[in-house]
Amino acid sequence: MARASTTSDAFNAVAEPRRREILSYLAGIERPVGEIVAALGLEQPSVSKHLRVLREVGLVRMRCQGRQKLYRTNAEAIRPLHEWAETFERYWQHQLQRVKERAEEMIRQGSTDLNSPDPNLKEK
Amino acid sequence: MARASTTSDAFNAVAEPRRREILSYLAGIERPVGEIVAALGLEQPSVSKHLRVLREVGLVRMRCQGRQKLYRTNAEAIRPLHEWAETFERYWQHQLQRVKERAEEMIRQGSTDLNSPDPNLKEK
DNA sequence: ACATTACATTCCCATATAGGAATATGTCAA
DNA sequence: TTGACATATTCCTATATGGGAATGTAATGT
Repeated sequence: MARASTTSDAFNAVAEPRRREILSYLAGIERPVGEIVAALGLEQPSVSKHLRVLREVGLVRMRCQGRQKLYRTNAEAIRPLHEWAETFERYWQHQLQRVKERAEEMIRQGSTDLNSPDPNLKEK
Repeated sequence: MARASTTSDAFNAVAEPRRREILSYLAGIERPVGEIVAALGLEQPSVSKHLRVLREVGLVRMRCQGRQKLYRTNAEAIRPLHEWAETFERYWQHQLQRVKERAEEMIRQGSTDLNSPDPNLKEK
């Protein structure tokens, strides 16, 4: 099986950096496609394609106005993501506590280099 | 260009539902691969591959113990996701406010069906 | 009717999966 | 050493991209 479709859920849709930029740009405001293109410096077809994905998962809403289509971010659709991440909040707070304690311990001993990236992972 | 690598960042890594399950399972606890396999009912090679991805983006940490490898979630790496989503919090609160107001308005008029999915999107 | 504007869609292609099967690697025990 | 156990990696394949180029379509102005 291949990777899940970008339109399968919000998690897959926001994995693309450009789509995150679009969502940020359209947060709280309503803008026609042309302005998104101009503001983000992307190709128009590219923007249209990203908007299609975002619309299919409900991350943006669209409204027609003459020949323009006005888009805006539907922030509600981002909540599930926020809530999922939030379930880990208590854990990173514990970790911070431990890191702090280790740091104090190391300072007491004159050592250094806390929290280095995984050394077991062969590079590349 | 194809889709970005799953190992390019946390956003891409957590797009896969099984990897989210693994992260939830390993939150706060440290477990060998075999237990993850048993708990989640996945194939062992599949779990190893997902763990590799998670490890490359720093979402899990690993420690060897005899012939076992103990993994645990590195909650710190989930924070960027949480913070990104959080930037939209004020917007979904505004939306909720509007929805509420509309609901009250409709009740006053006897109408129904608020917040239906995008009707302009041709189905499949 | 015709040209123009504003978007959307289609076609092509290099690339990256995720799962299944098979195999490799590393560690401990007898 | 040999075998069993715990994981990791490789090979294979169907599928889904995202970008670029070209084209389609709907609404507006003259």
